[in-house]
Amino acid sequence: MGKSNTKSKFKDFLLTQGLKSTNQRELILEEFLRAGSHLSTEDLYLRLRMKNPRIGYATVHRTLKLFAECGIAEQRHFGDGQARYEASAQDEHHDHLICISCGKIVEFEDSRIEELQMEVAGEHGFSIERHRLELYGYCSSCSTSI
Amino acid sequence: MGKSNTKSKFKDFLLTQGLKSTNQRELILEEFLRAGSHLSTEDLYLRLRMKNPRIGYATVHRTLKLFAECGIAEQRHFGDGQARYEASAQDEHHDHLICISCGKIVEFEDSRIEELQMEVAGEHGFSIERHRLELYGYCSSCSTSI
DNA sequence: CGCCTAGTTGAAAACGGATTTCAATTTAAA
DNA sequence: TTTAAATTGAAATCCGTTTTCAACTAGGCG
Repeated sequence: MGKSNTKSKFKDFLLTQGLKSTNQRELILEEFLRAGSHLSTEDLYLRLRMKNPRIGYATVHRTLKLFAECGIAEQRHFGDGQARYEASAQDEHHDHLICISCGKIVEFEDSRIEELQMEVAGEHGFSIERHRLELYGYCSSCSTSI
Repeated sequence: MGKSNTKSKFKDFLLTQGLKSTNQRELILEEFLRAGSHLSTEDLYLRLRMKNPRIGYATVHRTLKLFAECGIAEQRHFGDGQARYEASAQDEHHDHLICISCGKIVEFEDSRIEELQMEVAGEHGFSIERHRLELYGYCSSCSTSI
């Protein structure tokens, strides 16, 4: 999904929900799209503060929740106790490789794994709505430098 | 691993670490083994309080951390903001199916998925230390009752 | 046994990220 | 405009986790 497309999707969402379009929400969405994925609320807040001190943490927090409701962002947890947000892929799901040395996060997708997940779930009588797969280890830079 | 085996493993751990064997630690381990897996600190604390009011939350918390250090328990997070602990399987890893309606948690293991994970990680230059796979959906009872 | 020292305990305080409160402000419909 | 409803941000609150600290053991030693 292109950036302008995402912006109009958000505007539509605000309209249909009877919410208002504000300068802060626009700034936060722009910075969110510019900044790349896997930012914590704090990360995004600090980036915004540098450019525009008139934005509060609470607003960033609430706006990220709106993004998630609207479907343009997803909340993630990688075990460090902080929520992170990433821009939603339009249709396909992906999982994560996380380097436990440098913190680098790589996305991947493997339909063979997804199929096996459905199979296993079916064996246990579950119908799956969503899943989480995270692989923790050392990226190439970190494993060679040991 | 049998329960008495687990208990002696914990005693050994305490000895080798220069820690002391106390009544509280014994009670907590017994209740932990009796109670089944996926308990939060709070869960275990409440169960212990019913039988013996002279046990503090802090002690339960610290003892569960000892279990994890010692290798007889593992900490898990299933997205409800609470840490949960489960007794460690002696050698094999397992993953989880979680019912988003009733909260039921089922364990499973699939070596085909594990193999594919290693393959995908290798393609990205990662060497994997551990992983987390959770499938969220509706168990058979909950999906039929809709 | 009783002493002694290091480890342990539990109530309460501190912590840290997430969330809410509320008075002042802004949006946008009438 | 005027006005009602939504939004904002600083500060307060929430809630699970973790630490503090004075009182209390465990267990080694004489």
